[in-house]
Amino acid sequence: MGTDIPKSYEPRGTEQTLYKWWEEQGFFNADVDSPLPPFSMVLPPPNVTGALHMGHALNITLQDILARWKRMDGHNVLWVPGTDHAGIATQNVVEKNLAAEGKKRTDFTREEFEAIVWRWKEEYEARILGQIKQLGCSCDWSRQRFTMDEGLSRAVREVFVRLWEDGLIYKGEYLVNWCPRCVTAISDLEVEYEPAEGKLWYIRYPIEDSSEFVVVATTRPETMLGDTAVAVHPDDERYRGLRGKRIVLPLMNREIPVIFDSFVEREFGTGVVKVTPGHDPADFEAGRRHDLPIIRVIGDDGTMTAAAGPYRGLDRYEARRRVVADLEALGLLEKVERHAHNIGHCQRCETIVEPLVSNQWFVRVQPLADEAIRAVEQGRTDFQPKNFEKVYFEWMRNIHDWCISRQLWWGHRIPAWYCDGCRETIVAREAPQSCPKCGGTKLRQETDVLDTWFSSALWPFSTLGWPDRTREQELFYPTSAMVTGFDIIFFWVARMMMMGLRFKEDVPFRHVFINGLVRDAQGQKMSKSRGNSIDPLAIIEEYGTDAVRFTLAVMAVPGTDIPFSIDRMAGYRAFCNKIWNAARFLLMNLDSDAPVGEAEIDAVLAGPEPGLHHRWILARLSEVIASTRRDLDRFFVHEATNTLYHFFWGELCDWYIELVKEDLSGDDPARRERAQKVTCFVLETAMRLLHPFIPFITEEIWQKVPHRGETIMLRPYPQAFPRWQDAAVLERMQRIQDLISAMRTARAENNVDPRKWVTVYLRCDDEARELVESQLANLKRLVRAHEVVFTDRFPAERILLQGVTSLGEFALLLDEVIDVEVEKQRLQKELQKLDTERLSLEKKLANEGFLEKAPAEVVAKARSRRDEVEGLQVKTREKLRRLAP
RNA sequence: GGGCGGUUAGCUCAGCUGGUCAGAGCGCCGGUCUUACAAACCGGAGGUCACUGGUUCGAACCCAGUACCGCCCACCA
Repeated sequence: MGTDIPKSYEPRGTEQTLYKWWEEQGFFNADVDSPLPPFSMVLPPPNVTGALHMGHALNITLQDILARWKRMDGHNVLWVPGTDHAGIATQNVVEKNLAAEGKKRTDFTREEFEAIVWRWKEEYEARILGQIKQLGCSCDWSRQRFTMDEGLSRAVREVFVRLWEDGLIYKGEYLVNWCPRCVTAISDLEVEYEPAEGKLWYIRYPIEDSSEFVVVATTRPETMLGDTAVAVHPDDERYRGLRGKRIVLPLMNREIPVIFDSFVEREFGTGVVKVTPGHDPADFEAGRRHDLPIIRVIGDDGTMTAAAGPYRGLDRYEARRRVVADLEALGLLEKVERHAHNIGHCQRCETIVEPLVSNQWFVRVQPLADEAIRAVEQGRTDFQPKNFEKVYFEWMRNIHDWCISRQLWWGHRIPAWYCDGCRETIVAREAPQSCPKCGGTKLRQETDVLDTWFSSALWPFSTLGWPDRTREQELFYPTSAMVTGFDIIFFWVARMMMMGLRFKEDVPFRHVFINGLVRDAQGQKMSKSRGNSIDPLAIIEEYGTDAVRFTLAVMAVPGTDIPFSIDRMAGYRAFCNKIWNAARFLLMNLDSDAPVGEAEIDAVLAGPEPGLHHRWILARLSEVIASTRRDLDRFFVHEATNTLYHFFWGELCDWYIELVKEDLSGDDPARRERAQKVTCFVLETAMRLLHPFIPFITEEIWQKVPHRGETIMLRPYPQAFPRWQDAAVLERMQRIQDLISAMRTARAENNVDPRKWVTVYLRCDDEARELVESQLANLKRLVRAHEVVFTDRFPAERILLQGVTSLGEFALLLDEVIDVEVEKQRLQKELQKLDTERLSLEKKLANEGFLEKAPAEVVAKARSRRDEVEGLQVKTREKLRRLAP
């Protein structure tokens, strides 16, 4: 068996074939009639804007690891895939695309434009789904959803209407963040603040009926055209005289009052601020407190409105220049200072956001947030890492109402109608035929659409058929886990919590696993403009999906960013190849097609001469299984991955396979058969253990290993074998390894040709001798010795390389003279190491506090190690002395 | 202005409950095509675990402070 296996693993082709087979066989699909305990997740739906990036690859890999693990471990796994219409983002990319053809959105009717976006959606969704599949994602494609499909749109309307009926949605004129380029309102979260070097203009505002003036400081002189007051702090002694005074607003020659309000920071500027309720959030609030009129001087497109008088029609920044120039001409500009501040930009197009008063729809979130806070406080949902709960609480406790209306064409149209007759607003699940108030039939639907996150917030239950009652919801809600990035905790996680608790009366997920951002190898954020972004598909093409997945998994420390390095990934591709070749070797040495189960291994272990290396690898396998499960349970995917890597390569390949060669190539059929059973069992188990992480190569190999069942995907995830764990076996094996390593080091350090054969002399006690004899052939092969002689007295020749290990003393007899100085140096170095260790142990053991307070076990360990080191020291010194030049 | 995270080998990063935890990958040095694998094997060099105190028998790990770096939130216009 196995002789026809190629020497290196070729992921291309195999991956597609396997995936197609898995999918066609329905292995990914959940079964609502299954008696197994459910495990469910919803895939964070990628936007249909473009292509998958490394962040998606990470996120999907982590989820797939959980899904495959749970599925193998006896759960009825539902993992719902889908895509997000991503309102503003998608509209923008489509518009950009049109612009390349010299067209604008407004060249089309709304319906025509929507049709264009739908076509885009179909194309990009298909592309994205293909990419998700290339990652090996085992989600249930029969339940794939889209945030704007029929069912989800119904869920959106249902939620909207119910929130409206409960008074949690309202519409009104408020100050919102406005993107003049997207020409829509956006939420607070969609504004990104960037530090900028600005200016602070000091402007003289004349006091009415006097020649005096007050000086206000502002970073936005153009908004003065909309000022409706000037404010000072009520306790500010400097401006007591302003009480009852009125101000003449320059350029507009409008009379405005002076208000006294503690929102003014006395230290800022002159302590007098202009108040523009139409264009500043703080001023808007102040305006409400003082009943100030609101004047909007900047329009939806970022140009000045009629209210800006002579500046009408100018772009807001051109208006700024003109206002400043005019003020200067009038002698009203006192001074200009440099001023660093933060400027808000549109998350989607980076245009500077304009705060302005506008008629919009809002969700009153406080009551929803209270529930969402309580649920996490009660531990009904927890975060990994835990500290993200703090971030969540902080935001939830200071939450502001959520502006949900967008002046876009792509999205869920708000289910509200206005009656032309009586101006009534009708909110309904379906289009009303007539006005319930006046009976009028001239109804116009609201043209605004909803914030894209409104529908995302419903994703954990809308995808399960809500608002209908479904078996899926009974079984799979709340979902078991949500894996997502910290960048969307507020946008998404928080809102899913609120909506889930409100409409399903339970949290949407039990655990939130936060993954970091994928950065480049230098830790820089990946971005197109930096030119450092890596296309996951391109590297999958080159390195194979398993290598990419393994790299992401091993680096995925929860909540921590990942510096993705191609070099490192090349290392993990090598690991895949290593697995391939280990399997190739073991398969080449199998004679039987019969699967090997635990019972057969028990029989081997109970039989004559089970072999230390067999017992050792089985003990280690069991330990590794237990630790992998522990790590997966707490979402320490990186630890699990790392453990498996070192077990497979460092122990299974580097030692066990080397040791088992002797069994397999020898002429003892019973021994060969025992080895075949163990290797077959270990290989088959290791493939199952590794499958969630690297699904393709493990399935490919597993199919070649004698096995039961159809696919590795649906075989049980390995359970530890406590009865095979044996500390004594591990220790004995460790001593053999130490001895072999020491002899190899002695050879290498003395530049002994690796091809040269030597004679090994060993001076050790009977127990050690028995141990060595049980591994004699292996030892000979691994250190290139044609003979091992047990003796009390080493030969006197000057061509000995000597050493001391916990197993005993060894000497290697060469057939040529060695450089005594080199050997001396080597032994001296060894002695140095021992001296250091001895010293620290002695110090510890001389410490009464340690003897009294440390656990007896720790003390005993230190003692026995001290004795051991002492013995090694004495013997090493002796050897050094004998080596005298 | 608040809050969070980081500082460990040349580079990028792991290190769980304080006690062989000084680790990985890549890079570097020396040597091997030893019939699973040169995408490999065998060896080696390299670190005051940012700094200062503290707790402890014992600290990379816990506590306090400092210095840098990064991120998030926030209505100083």
